[in-house]
Amino acid sequence: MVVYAGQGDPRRSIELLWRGPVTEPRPGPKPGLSVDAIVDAGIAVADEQGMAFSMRAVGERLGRTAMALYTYVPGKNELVDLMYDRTMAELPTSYALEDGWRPAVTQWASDMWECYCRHPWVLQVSQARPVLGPHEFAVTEALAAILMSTGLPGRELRGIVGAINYFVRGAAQTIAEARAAGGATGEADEEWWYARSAVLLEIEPDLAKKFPMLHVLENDREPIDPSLPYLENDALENFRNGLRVLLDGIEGAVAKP
Amino acid sequence: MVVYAGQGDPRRSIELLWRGPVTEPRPGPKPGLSVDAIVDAGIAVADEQGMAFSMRAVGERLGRTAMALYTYVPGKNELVDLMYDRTMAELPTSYALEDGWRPAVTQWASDMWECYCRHPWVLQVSQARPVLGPHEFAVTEALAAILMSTGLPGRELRGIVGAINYFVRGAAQTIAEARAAGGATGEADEEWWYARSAVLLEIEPDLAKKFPMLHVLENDREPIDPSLPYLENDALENFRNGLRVLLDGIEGAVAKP
DNA sequence: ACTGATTCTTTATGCCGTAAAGTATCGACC
DNA sequence: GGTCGATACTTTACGGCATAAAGAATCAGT
Repeated sequence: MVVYAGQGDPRRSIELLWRGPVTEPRPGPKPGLSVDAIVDAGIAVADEQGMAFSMRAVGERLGRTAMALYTYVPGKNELVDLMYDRTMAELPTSYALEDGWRPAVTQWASDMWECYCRHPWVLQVSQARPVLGPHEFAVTEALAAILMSTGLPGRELRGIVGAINYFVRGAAQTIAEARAAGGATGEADEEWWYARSAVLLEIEPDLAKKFPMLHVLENDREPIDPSLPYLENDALENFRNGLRVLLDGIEGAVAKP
Repeated sequence: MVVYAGQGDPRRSIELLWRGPVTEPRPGPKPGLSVDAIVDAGIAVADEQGMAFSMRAVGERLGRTAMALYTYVPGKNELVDLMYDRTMAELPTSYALEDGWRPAVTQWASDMWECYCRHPWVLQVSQARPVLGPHEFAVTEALAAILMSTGLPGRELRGIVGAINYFVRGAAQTIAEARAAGGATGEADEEWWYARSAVLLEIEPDLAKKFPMLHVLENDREPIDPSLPYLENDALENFRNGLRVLLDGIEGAVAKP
């Protein structure tokens, strides 16, 4: 499932995101649930089952039917938006700049990466139509604040903010989704790769000759840290190297006139 | 829907991807369809409806029922894999290096970006468990070949290849999915933004004060090219700027020891 | 005690992917 | 030339999904 932000009534969605529910005393039975409780349950379920979680599952976790949720939340899309923004609230809203922008950006990226790894389903929320919630704003504001300290103009920084965001999301996806997929099918990542590469080599024995550069790329390796799973190790190394290159590029832009 | 590569029998999937069906004369009625025809139809439908296309829709386009497809393809996941790899076949498999690696990478990125924009659903195929088809390999081989010419070692290039990939995917998503969402709901992107930002400013009037850096970031703009839709213009500028920074970073790595 | 708003459940609708079973069509062999 | 078994495709059916619609239970204000 791909989730596009708030396809329903924009006012209702944005009010939910920014104000939360205003609860005055009203006639009728006391609410047994709350938007917050539902969002929390939704996150818990999505952490376990991925973005394909069902309204039934969320309801069940709260001891209700799926339909009970619709009293508090207009639909699944809006719930996902709320879950997304709540997740962003886990992240710091500002970073120390004493040692300069570079370690601050690095820290921002690491925090983000870890958050994505805790909640892989977040990576499935469309970037195209942002959720526009307060915490998403805050997270981006934090990055923007760091980068502003470079003195680069805003129109240049937009592309850079994008690049950092894309990079972290992409890097997190390679590992976070792999973990999620492993969890869903019960097939660990290592096994998945093992099964596939064996068949691939059997069917296409001269793979290395057909794609020589890829072969070099894949096989130029340092000794592997055995404390980490193979793929995770790989992903972390690529994350660090890629981020370093990206930051070098920013440094170049800062140094230039 | 998120699609993880080939959850079924790995051998069957990989054979379909690499060999195509081996058709010897057999008893029974002549096949009226083919894997190729189904993949083409699938791509056409997905281009229109996004990743949430249905097997029924693909079948209908071919004048068959959904179940007829299962004669040729084990399931929807495998079909998506085939569609993905076929889409990658649209891209060049090598790039001229006469002017150096930088214009070549730029061209690769542009081709990729355009391909993603033609087929936005491709961005929903998980990167974590690659499809492992011949054309996906070829596309990555093309990028690896360009970057090898920098002389950088493979273990450094892995992170760089990743970073470029993530960047292009991310940048393409901001615009491609926006278009797709607009198409699906019939609500153009401009209108979507207009409706949302109006409500947002109404509910949170001092947004600019709460997120001052974002405000600067968003409002430091050159005069806008009126021949392009606003968002598209923005996305293209960010793509160019971001890619430039990334390539500068690679240049730095090349220049170093 | 009654009214009307509110919470939550029940039921039902229309999608989805696909399993299972049935029908029609063909090649190969007797 | 008739039969057998494999193949292509359709029909039907199942369980799952989001959610619309209607009903039951609960409470505040009159």
